Amino acid sequence: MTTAATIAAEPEARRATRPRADALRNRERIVAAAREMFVEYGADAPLDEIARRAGIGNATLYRHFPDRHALVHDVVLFVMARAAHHAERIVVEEPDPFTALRTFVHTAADERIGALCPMLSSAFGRGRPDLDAGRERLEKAVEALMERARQAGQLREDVAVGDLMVALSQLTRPLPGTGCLNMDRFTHRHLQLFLDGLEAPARSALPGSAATLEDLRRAAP
Amino acid sequence: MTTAATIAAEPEARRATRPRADALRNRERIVAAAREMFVEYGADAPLDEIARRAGIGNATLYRHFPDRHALVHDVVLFVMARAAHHAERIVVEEPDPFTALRTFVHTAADERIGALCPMLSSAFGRGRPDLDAGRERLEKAVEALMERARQAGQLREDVAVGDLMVALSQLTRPLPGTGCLNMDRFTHRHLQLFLDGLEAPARSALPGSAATLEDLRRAAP
Amino acid sequence: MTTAATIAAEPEARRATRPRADALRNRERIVAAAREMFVEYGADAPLDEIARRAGIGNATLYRHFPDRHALVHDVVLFVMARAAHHAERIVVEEPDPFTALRTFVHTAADERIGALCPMLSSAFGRGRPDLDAGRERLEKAVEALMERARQAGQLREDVAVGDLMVALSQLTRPLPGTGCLNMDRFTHRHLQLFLDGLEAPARSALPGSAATLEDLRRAAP
Amino acid sequence: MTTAATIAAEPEARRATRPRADALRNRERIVAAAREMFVEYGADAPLDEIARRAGIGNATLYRHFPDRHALVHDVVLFVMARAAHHAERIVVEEPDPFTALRTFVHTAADERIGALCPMLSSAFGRGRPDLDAGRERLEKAVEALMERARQAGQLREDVAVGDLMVALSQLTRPLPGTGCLNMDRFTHRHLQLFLDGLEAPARSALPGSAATLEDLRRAAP
DNA sequence: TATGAATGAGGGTTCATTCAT
DNA sequence: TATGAATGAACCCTCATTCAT
Repeated sequence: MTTAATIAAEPEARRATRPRADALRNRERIVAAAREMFVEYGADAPLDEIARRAGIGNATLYRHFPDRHALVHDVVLFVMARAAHHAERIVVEEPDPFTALRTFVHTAADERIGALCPMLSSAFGRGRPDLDAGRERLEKAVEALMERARQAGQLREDVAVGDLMVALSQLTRPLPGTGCLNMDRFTHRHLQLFLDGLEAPARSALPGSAATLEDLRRAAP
Repeated sequence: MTTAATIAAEPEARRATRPRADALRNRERIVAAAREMFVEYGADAPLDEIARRAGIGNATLYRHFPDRHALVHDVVLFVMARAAHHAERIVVEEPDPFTALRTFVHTAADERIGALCPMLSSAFGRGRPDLDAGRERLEKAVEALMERARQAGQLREDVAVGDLMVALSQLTRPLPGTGCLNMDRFTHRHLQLFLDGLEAPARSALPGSAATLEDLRRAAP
Repeated sequence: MTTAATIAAEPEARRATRPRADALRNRERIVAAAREMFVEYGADAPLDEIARRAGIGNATLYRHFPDRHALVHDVVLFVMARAAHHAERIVVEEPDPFTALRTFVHTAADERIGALCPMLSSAFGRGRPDLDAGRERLEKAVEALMERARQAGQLREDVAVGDLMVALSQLTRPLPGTGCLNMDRFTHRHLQLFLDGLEAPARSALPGSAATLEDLRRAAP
Repeated sequence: MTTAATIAAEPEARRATRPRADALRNRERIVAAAREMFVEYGADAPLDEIARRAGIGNATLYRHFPDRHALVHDVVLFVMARAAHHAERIVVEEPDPFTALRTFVHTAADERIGALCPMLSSAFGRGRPDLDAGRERLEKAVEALMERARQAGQLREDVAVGDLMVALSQLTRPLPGTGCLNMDRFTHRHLQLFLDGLEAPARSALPGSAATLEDLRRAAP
């Protein structure tokens, strides 16, 4: 039921000719290497190094992704699809609503969802249909998780998807300058604390108003 | 009582000759400009641009700070000193322990303490005495705030300074790629949620163990 | 009488096996596309783009022409053959000798003979028999035009084929940086002025000495 | 009377602070090297090589000229100024009007005025005041030469500055791909022939209409 | 054979840092 | 001392050419 096909986001519009097998493999390797590098060094990671890590020549990377933006685009798509997949799976598998939410958050952290951060930044993918679709899918899946918990009286009423996703992204964001991967044991503590803050009943009034992902995107300059 | 002198961290080891007044003013301008730039553009902000903002020539920057690291160093010192100052002030001024903690967190966010984040990363300031001193002062001040709340039964028992400071840094960290300053209204929501999670009684068990700032530094590779 | 076969220069040494019809068509398409691109963008036009214009894959281009030089070679052959063909035709069709010369010059300009210019440069086609043959045919045809005008007392005595061909190439050469095709209305004015200068009687003494095409080639380093 | 100051075009708007002597020398060296390279290899000459020839580092070139366009700009200004200077000098020194025109043309050729060609290409320096000024000065000087010859009945009536300048540029333009400097002996022949064509009385009717430099610029796409 | 894909070398540009005034 | 200028290393990207299907 949850096959790889369910996870994979269709990266581009349907192609005229089926791409060659090795080219596809390369493309996947590039995205994987890029995700690693983005997680470790941020979205400014040298493309040449990404290519090296993917085990290909630098120009091959440019054949697949005409510029850095296109690569970031695909990485974001990929990570969003993974996260959405997990959310959709967990909502079905985990009977307790708030536990489901907790499980999703920690799972997303392990998936390095912090690499999504560039997505939130200015003018990213304005109106790109695949990005919009991916965002919508993810939002819907997380909203389902949250709504269930809300209905069960386990989640405070004054929070929305945007609140969760941004905090999740920020708290799992890697420290710059080096592959600071061993922060994980701290990260999960912070997430747990944040989740405790999300639980009903609310312990304080929140400033501002609940945010959707779209709100966030619009907030960017 | 809380004069500027109280805030300022002594930037370097004591000098043989007292520096000229304009040199001091330049140094301060550079640090201020650097803090702004780091907040807006990240720790990779071009040094030439920092110099331009400070209204001085680029080489003058190098006279004051032999390399980028030294500049980051002083910015961190400065921000830590500001944050410590606020913590010390608030612990005195605000009678309610948990309210004091909340006030500190939001104040630190407004002070752009997120700019500290890059500095937490790899091997930063190993064994530099002034950094150690600044860290210690900040830790002590925040610990005072937390201990008071803990004593009052308002703060859960299983968290330490490191947990607060890292989450605070991450949640207030600017988004990459642009000076995304208009995230503030969201940021304060996330901080509030996190603080709710810190409140006693604990709503869940935390993984790992409570962390001091020193622990964090050691975690970096 | 003047069929396509008369125009076409035999592109390579005779092949062992007659090439397939589609291969021949591809070859022709490539040369045509290359000529267009050279005229529009200069001799540095990207080969991939030439292939795209020819409607074939890039590797196919390399199957026909092992490197850029080989392609330039054939384009030069082609253009020379066209020009020679026109000269041969005009010398027969136009009764007035100097009018014939004028007609040839303007016709060659419309044929974009200026694209030949890059090919006159350094060490081009040293001793390639087909190039030598093409050059000889062109030279003979133009010389025929000139000699007739000379005999009629319409062309000054102190000019030779090289003088005409180089000036013709230079004056019709496209401006760099863009396919500046709308210079044509100026180009024909300049050619006309140059032709007026060629008319007998000579209005001035020329420096240097009359040049053949071969002289020009030898002049190249 | 004709000091160096008369020749030099003021390259930029007046600077706030007087530039350092060595920087000025470097700037001049760069322009000189660029002119040479443009003449030899065309306007696509590698900037790194230009820097090498000027005896400076590549980044220094970028300090003086933010991009290739800016460098071409200054080279064109320089060459235009030199040519204008010569025209202004010759019109005074040479009593015979048409001889003056001939002298100017050959002198300009020796000055490598063919490097001006990029100036004519698309969208070059639209509305830059210094370029416009340079162009105007040159045009006025050449027009003076031509008008004098026209008044004396030595120059045909149906030609204008643009006709002369473009033909002059094209005929003296270096062959691409190599420093084909030894074409000179041919170049002067072609110029001489072209000048003969300019002499009154006109030997033929010209197509199109007389062109100013401004017409040419507008003709570019 | 024809092709899409891969590649390495090279050019343009930026930036941290050093030099010379 | 403060500064503008210089520098080389590193990055992004393109393109001629080769490889593998």
